[in-house]
Amino acid sequence: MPRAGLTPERVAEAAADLADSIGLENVTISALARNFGVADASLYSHVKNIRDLRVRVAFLAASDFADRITAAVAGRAGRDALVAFANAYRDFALAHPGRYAATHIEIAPEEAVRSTGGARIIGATYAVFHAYGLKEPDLTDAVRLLRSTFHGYVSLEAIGAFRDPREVQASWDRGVEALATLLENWPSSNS
Amino acid sequence: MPRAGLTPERVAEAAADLADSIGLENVTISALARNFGVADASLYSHVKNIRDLRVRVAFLAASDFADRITAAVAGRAGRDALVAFANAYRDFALAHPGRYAATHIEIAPEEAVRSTGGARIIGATYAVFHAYGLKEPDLTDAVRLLRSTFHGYVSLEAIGAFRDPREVQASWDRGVEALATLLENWPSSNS
DNA sequence: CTCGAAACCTAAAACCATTAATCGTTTGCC
DNA sequence: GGCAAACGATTAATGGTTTTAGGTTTCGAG
Repeated sequence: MPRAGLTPERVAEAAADLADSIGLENVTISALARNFGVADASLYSHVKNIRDLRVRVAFLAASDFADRITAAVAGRAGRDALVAFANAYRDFALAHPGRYAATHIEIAPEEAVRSTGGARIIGATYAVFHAYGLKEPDLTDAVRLLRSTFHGYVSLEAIGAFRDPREVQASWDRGVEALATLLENWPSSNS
Repeated sequence: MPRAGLTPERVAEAAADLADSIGLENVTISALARNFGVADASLYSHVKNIRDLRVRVAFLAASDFADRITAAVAGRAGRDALVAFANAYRDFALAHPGRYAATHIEIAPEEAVRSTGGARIIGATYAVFHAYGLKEPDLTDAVRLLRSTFHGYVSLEAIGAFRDPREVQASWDRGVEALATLLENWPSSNS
């Protein structure tokens, strides 16, 4: 019987693809094993348990996500960079719902440092925001606000929460514009 | 053998409480049955299946949520109402994580009409926003933006995504203020 | 070729969702 | 008050999932 050639990396990648097509919560050890044509227990040679598998998917997804975002904002600055960042964010989340969901599982700080993807995303985010001349703590406040908006928007959109006939794409574009304007006129803390 | 006195309502309520304490995804038929001291199968007299149970929790939670929000904004207007809305939103989500999560499970529009909670929340939201004099489609765009921000913020906070030492409460307060300012200066569509 | 590590397997225990068949308990009604 | 139907709950059984333990096969380096 030929071997499937599994490795932790290939298992995580397959799990990520599966998550994008059937949803992260439906990615089971069994489903993944079926995918590879191996017995369920075989996967335990490569991942510790289902939680470990999900964390691996999260790290992989964060790295992919960071790639897209850094590519999108490269060579751009100011509002231009912000719009590119926002659209890259939403495009990734809608194109890779399973991977995107994985980037939002709860991970302890000690565990999170094993991945560079998260730090790269944060770095790219602060880089975009630095152009707006915000100083701490305003910078962190603004980053949190916009990050929340992006995350909330794509999450709600993904579950079909926007039922008004108004086009979601148009709403998004206007929202991003409004946020850019908000950043340009950020009410600083000592005012 | 004495009866446990189960009803669909009591089952859903217990499920909601359980969800708040152990997380919605860990609310299983088995765990709930254990809670009541009955056999797993007994619950099937009251709920169709696990999905039905979650939908019931979602409806119950939406109703509770709507109560809190309408109470918070009652008698307030303008920025005052918006701040009250925002804080009621966050307080509920942090105090009732399981119920809050239930309000964001995917529910088909046909099914959603069986609950009035969702509509009441939307009504309260639009009421708060009307004070800002926005006309469609700006109104819907603004509602979507702020709803996304609130949802994103509490979701990220709940999974521990804000790791900067900056106090989350302070960030939130500043963010809500910034959003209020944004609403007052909303860049209208034909400008 | 061989031998050791890596890859994969079978078996089994434990938990969860669901259905079917059954049986005691209420309840409404004469 | 008594009885039949509806109800509330039970046991039993099926099938899927996670995980551990231990055994066997394959592959590549020496």
